[in-house]
Amino acid sequence: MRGRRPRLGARGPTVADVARLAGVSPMTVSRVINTETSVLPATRDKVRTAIATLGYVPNLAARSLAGGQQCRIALLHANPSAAYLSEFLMGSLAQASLIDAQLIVEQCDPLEPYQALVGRLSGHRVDAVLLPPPLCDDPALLAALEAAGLPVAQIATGRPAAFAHALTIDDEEAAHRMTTHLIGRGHRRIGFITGAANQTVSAARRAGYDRALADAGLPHDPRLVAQGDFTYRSGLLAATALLACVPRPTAIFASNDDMAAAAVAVAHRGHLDVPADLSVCGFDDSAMSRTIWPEITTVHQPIADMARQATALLAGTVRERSAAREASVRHVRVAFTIRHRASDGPPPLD
Amino acid sequence: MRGRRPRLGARGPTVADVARLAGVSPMTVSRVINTETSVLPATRDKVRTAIATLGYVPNLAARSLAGGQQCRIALLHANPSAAYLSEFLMGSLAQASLIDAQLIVEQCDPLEPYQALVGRLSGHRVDAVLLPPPLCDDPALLAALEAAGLPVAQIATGRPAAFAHALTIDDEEAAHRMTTHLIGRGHRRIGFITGAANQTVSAARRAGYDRALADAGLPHDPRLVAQGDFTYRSGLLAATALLACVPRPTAIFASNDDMAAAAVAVAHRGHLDVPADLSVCGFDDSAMSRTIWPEITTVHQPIADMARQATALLAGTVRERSAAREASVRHVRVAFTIRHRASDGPPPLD
DNA sequence: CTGAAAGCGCTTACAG
DNA sequence: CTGAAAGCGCTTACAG
Repeated sequence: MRGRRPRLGARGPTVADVARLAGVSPMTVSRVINTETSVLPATRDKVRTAIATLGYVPNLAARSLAGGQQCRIALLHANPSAAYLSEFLMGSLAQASLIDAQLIVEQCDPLEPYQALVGRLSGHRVDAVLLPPPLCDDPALLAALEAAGLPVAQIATGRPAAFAHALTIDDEEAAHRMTTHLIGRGHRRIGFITGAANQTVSAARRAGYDRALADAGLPHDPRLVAQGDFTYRSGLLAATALLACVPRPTAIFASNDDMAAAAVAVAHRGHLDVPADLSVCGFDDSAMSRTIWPEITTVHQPIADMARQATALLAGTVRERSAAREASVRHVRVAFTIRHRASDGPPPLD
Repeated sequence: MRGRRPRLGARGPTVADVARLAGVSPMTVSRVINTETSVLPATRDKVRTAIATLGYVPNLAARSLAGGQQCRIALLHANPSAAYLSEFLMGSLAQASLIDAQLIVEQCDPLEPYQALVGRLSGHRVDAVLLPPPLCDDPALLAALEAAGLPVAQIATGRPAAFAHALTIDDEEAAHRMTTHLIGRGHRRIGFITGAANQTVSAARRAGYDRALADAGLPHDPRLVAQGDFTYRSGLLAATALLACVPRPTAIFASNDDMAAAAVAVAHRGHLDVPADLSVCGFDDSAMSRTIWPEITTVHQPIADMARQATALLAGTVRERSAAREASVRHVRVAFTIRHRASDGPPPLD
């Protein structure tokens, strides 16, 4: 049983190799890798030199087997915007790889009962769930997840659940700032296109618009608010209605970029120049805002970063002792910025 | 050393548990899981029952540690289209999780020298590389990857390298079929917007357009071909030029959807109805084609499926004995379909 | 067709 | 601050 053939495949150096070269035990190498403090600087440096010399890279499989640190996070999505999903994925994927968590991406079928979905997640040994919009606002899904005892992170919700982590920007404040920016440019008649009624951020954005108008002492004309649902098509209808008002608004602030792009299209169709005859602003800083021409001034949400933080929070919760879990729920507000581009300017002189 | 405390964390059932319940050895359980043939049906069923009873799910970490089947695949991307990336990711992620490969997503900085990039990949223990457009067409990158001995899969290239796997649709044929479709509708003056000159699919799509015209015996008017580079902006310029021709084309076929969307915008700006006054077709079936209104008739590429297949091919190559690698390179052509939507119709009567 | 032994590369839980 | 031992859950390479 001794002269057994070595297993196939040249593998890289291991902790044992590093330990030998550095003249320490594998345990000490492990400590250095995991940046524990209780290692003498001299020892640490020897180990680091050996790691660099050998080009050692830890074996993730072995690490998670030994550490018992398995962590599978499901990303449940039903967002029609591929751009949003892709940016979200980049953030959560990077973080997952960093902390050695496994990310499971699951497209949510709206027809599947939530009980079945949650059952499937447990079957896949999912430890936690990432919930980007619009699922983050689904009460039935949240209830099912809470009942299953799964840690959850809601991203971009206007109404964080008590049991879940939440990562949001201040949508109300962002809309307020964008509207105030337009007012500062000289606009007095600013049209607003709302988001979908079933997403909590829609109301927040609308509230920011209302407050900015009030702060500036501008009259509130209900004809200047048109209902949208975040789709381009709804933006077309809403912008058409807004531009039919007399007198015409000199600016339109849409609750997302797809609808802002639609407003630009309607303006062009009516031979209005953007921004000379009409300023248009959007929300989200999605691909659409940079694709069309002119490029749209919009509110930038750090989607990738929010995904990254949400993933880190979930992994922390999973690896925590279960007792303290409820106490550690975090509602984090991240900073937004306004991206000034080419679609806004002063109102026409008329 | 005996009464040692068990490790923390309730773990699920293991092969040992299944083996005990089924009255077989762990080895046999492993065989059943890996669907080896040399297990008696009766034994297999006992094991399967035990698996179902216990709700056993294999531990991936242990499996890859023991099996030595580590496989890290890098997805190198520089594609400006988030929609493309996101769909690509869905496919490769699903396959990677299925075959227990690790996917590393790496944004390519065009300023970084390729030698450094390839060096970094080796440092991360990357075993293979997925190359979607436009990187799939970069000769310097391909050369560096080949020199490093890394298996590569090119996706959607018009010119597959001899050493690499390639997954493509027949772009020439797809463009031919779309053009022929327009001709079948009655169009005789069909404008064409080309793709970027440095991507190999651009020439293929152009060739398909040319061939369809020739097949139908239509004259080849060089003014009906406008140079684009796949951006919306270039589509705006190209469509403006095409619509200035006298007589005006009754249809425009753009080499991607962003440019087709731009053509729709230019038409609307000129008060032309789409499709009553002008038919517009695109290529790729990207999010843009379904976002704008009217929705665009386009060529559907199964991007997720191509990514899935490419990932599977690479994993196969990595796990192969190195000797046979070169012999196993595969150039696969997958089927495309035409998605008929609302942007095309017969030419106007006059 | 089935099984006993060894080992994958790392970390936990102790002990000193 | 450092190390020797055991074990994570599975598969490989044999042997029967």
